Amino acid sequence: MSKSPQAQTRPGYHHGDLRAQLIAAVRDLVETHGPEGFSVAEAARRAGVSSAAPYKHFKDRPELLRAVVSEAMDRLHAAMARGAAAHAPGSLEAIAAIGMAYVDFARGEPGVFRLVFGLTEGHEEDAELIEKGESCLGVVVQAVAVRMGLAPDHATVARKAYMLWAFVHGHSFLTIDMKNKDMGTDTDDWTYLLEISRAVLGPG
Amino acid sequence: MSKSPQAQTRPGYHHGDLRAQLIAAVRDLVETHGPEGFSVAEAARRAGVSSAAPYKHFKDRPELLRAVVSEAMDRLHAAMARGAAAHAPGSLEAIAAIGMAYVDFARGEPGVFRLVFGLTEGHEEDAELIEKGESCLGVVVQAVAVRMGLAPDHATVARKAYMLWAFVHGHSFLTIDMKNKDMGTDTDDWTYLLEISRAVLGPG
DNA sequence: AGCAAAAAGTAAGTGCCGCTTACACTGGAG
DNA sequence: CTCCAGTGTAAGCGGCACTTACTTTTTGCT
Repeated sequence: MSKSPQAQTRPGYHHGDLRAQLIAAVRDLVETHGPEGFSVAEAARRAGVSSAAPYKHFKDRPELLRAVVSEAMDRLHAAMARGAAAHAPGSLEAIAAIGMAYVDFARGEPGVFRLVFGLTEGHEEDAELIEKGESCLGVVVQAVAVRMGLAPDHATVARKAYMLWAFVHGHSFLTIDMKNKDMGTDTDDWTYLLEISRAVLGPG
Repeated sequence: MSKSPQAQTRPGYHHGDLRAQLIAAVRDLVETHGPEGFSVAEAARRAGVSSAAPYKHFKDRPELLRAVVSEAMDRLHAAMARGAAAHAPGSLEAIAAIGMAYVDFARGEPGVFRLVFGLTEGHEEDAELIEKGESCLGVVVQAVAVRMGLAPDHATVARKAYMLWAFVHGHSFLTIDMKNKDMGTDTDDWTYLLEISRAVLGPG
């Protein structure tokens, strides 16, 4: 029995794997108190360390947030890929499923979703995050390319994929913004996604 | 010659119309330093008053931001209505012009645009803001209803209008997020908007 | 094994911010 | 003229981001 309450998986260095614990704490805080109502100090408190400890792992607050965003984008990308793989390649259902994964992510963790986009805490200059964003778009592009029987770098493919992405992106934000409003069930999402895919790509 | 540097238009009460000056200062700050890099204290400094003065006009920071958002939504609504009025009612061009006004607003003042949406500083519980948001959507609904020859409260009209709004909303965010990227000219916007309108509503 | 250095933590301090309290001025109504 | 509501200030509280100086633990070199 270790006497420290942390030290989950890592037998690592000194106390526990603080870096991972901080990221987890931030995720939780952002989800419960919103992206604004979070502080490095509170995250440190939750991890059971002093308020200066986080700065051994992250240069400053934006860097910590960027780490959370990076991890979130990995999960988003994985979810989108899973959605695509669950249906016949190039089918409308596959494309709608990619969008559904996106919307599900936003509904499931709206705070983190807002953090990934929304904020301008400097992650538009982070090459790694930009690459991950393009990688997510790539899932859509790939599916559209298959459906249209064109190369993924074809201009029309990029155009259609962007239009689908913009709709899904906007729909995700509107969904988490008006949580109290009428429209918002999962099945509504699905019919929207099928309809927009059909409208943009033509029937199948 | 008044010795105080403020007191622009109002000979009003005591010093100047501080309320309006604060809103203007916040708009400027949000635009130049981003929605996060703004403070009530700095806004007060710009208006030439003490850091406690704003609290005579606004209960707290969120209320000040909500005032900025409210004013911004008025301008957004006016711009959308202007866009609609500039073309034949029910034309694809009218509908695209509404979307164009939306995107133009986002491009023109991305900081304020992010403030209006994005943030959760409590304005999802503000009845006035909710009403103004619905009023903006109403412009789209009205135009779609005219085009489809249906009543504005018809379910299909609401559905199509929502789909168009979601696209425009997402496109606006993506546009201001990747300011460095390739796609982003005004004419690109216009062709996108015409294409999505045609895809959703059918050719005309 | 032994030890120097690096990694990972703490305590305390600085300056800014949000917000409150107590007080001062100003202008208009009675 | 006086009082008072409206509008401003000064000063202070607690919290946060971040730094500096210091301690402790892990690691890697010989």
